Amino acid sequence: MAPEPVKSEGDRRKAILTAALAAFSEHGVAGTSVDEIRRRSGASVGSIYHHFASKDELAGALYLDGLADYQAGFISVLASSGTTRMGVEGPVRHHIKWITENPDLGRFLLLGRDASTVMASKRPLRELNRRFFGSVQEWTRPRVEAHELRDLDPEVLTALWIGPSQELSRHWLAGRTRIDIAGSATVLANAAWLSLKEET
Amino acid sequence: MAPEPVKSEGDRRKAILTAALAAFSEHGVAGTSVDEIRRRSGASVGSIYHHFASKDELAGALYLDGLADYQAGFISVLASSGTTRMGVEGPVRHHIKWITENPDLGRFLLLGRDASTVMASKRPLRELNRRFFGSVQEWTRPRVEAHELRDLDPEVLTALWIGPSQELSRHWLAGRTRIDIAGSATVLANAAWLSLKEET
Amino acid sequence: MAPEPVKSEGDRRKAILTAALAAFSEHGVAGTSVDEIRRRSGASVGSIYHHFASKDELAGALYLDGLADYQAGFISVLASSGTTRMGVEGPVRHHIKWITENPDLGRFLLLGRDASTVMASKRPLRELNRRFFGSVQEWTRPRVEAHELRDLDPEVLTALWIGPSQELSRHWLAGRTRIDIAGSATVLANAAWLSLKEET
Amino acid sequence: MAPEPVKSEGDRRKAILTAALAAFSEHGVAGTSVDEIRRRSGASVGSIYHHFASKDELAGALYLDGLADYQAGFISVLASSGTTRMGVEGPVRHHIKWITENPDLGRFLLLGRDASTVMASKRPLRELNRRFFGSVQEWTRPRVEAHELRDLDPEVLTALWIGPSQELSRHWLAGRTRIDIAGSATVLANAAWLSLKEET
DNA sequence: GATGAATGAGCATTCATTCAT
DNA sequence: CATGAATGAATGCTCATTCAT
Repeated sequence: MAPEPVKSEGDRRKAILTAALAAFSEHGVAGTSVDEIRRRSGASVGSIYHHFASKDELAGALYLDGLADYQAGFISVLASSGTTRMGVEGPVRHHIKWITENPDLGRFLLLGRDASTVMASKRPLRELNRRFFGSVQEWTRPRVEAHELRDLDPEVLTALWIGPSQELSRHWLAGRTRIDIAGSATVLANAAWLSLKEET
Repeated sequence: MAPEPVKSEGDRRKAILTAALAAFSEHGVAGTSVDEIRRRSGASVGSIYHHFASKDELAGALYLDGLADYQAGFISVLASSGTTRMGVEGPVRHHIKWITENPDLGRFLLLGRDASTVMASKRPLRELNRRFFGSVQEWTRPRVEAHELRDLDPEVLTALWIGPSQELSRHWLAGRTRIDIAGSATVLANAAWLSLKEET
Repeated sequence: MAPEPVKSEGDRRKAILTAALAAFSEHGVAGTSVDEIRRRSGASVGSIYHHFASKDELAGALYLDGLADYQAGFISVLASSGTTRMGVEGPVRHHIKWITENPDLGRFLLLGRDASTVMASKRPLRELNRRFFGSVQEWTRPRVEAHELRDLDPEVLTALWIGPSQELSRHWLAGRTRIDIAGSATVLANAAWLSLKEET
Repeated sequence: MAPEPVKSEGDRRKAILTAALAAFSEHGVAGTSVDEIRRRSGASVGSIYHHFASKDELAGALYLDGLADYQAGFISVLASSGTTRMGVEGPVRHHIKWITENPDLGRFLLLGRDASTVMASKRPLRELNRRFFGSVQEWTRPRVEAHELRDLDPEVLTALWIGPSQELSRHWLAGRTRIDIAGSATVLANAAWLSLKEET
């Protein structure tokens, strides 16, 4: 006999996280009331506060997990790239793919200032970003020294790399475009390579 | 008789707008209370409501004026460009310049979702954007047809054009970078050209 | 014609204070909800918060004013006493009289820990008490030196002086006694004199 | 086999009582959450509710036990007094001693209105007080009739007897004095005698 | 006996907006 | 035009208590 579909102990917590993400994605953290999370998740206010100390902590947990997932995928693609060009283009495709597969998380991370404001000073976030940018630079530096990539300030390099994808994603996530961003991945990836590669 | 050095009638209104912009820039529209605008502007609540029907209308006025100013500069630079390359690079420089000269407006327009959300359906905004993108396309289309610029979806083209500048601006406006964005204008402008020009 | 009973501008504030005092007297500060103050005063929540920054500030205002009134009467009686004995007995009578005339304030000041806890560190309260005990000691010290009063630690002296009245008042205010405290004033005043006077 | 050093069955209950007393002493009953008792005692919420029907019942148990202990000591000292004077002075010393030895209980019984309010109508408390005052009057009445003590209303007599000690104790328990109340016991005891003894 | 997840009423406070003066 | 008192719905959060395991 199949085992009972036990309401495993993490269920409530998961339901709350899911409901909160959907709501935050739609109205932002500030625009979402705890009561709406209660309605969407089926949990009681008390239960929400049993699992999370505050609405902001809940938002923080979602933000951190979402960002970690995005960055892990980015680094993984980067690390497994055969050539430098593939290392530049792969993450761009990953960016677009991740956005289309996680539109709620995408909206939460990219739209609105809530997230970054709320988390701005949080230790774990800084650590996460530190590692991410460290890993990225570990990959780029030798390639800059080998004259495969242009010698740019890391922040400028990042902006050229995913800025266009970011911009297009924002519009798509905000529903301000009817374009198929997946179909634009190749163009964006290619343009990234044109912007970053050392001109010969 | 010399005219009284009247505190010209628009003064109060101007003070309110200025105070509101500063506040919106810091905490977003949702995060700013009318009371804070009162405190910062020195006007009374009643006076604020005498000049503006609601907080959102006030935000809308600022948003529209700010955007119009930005776009006007953009178009002006574009129109006066001698070559296609200059027409691509000029607006990038203008973008960076405008951001550094109007950081509060920049934060209000770029950071946070409030603005776009609040304004999303407002008629004047749609009209403004319609004209802006119309003007831009009026400039690009013939150059695409002349094979000077790549034949891209307008939204993708825009993303490649100012996406990197936008991305860097966001970081700068959020105070998350110590980079000198003005010094990066040339690199960004050049990269825009590399991304948009028809490869030969 | 009699002037219109104008709803003078301080009316609302006064109504809130009165309603709050009655409620605090019955259930203590912690036991009184802002909503109850709203109900009793006829003011809206918003109005209450327009006049007082918080429930505690409201409580503080009442506490300070009440204490000031009590102490002013105490000092006034003390100052106008002909003999040392009258100076000892007068304030005792004043204490009883004040309690019977201001039972709500009395309950608020004497019963419950809220008040003292809430106010413990407030500057104005410390100042008020400093002056009060200063004035009292200014009166007692020379009489101690003249061997009319016993040389006791000021705190012990105060305890002997009004401790019994305080104790009886508490019971009366709490409704735990059917005794007529006004009728006990003479005994209490006399006992105070017996306790404080220098034995010959 | 030696019996397991079982954590004796009353341990949890005792831990809860101790933790609750400390908390009540600091913040009052109303100001103490069951969660704080949980934190301090190491017990779970469920366990607390297994041992006590409610927070108020827990407070009641502490109140009753504390009061019974105080009164038992009072009566015991009274009963074993050789002379009437010793019978008046002994309980005063006992009062001070008990307070210094049981400051948490003292704060719980004397400060705050919670206790008396919560318990006001509880049968066992009334019974306890009835017996206590009965015993006290059993001791005083014959001495009043023998003209050793003044003929006062029992409530006034009690107020004169321990009012000053009570007053000083309150201040000491609230931390509002740096005085050594133990050192004042003799003065207070002596003053009680002066106030109660029949003047000759 | 013990645990801790869940409940939902209740609370202090904020805030956009209205309106009499 | 300006002022600020007044309104009341909405919000984030707390807390005593219950109950399945």
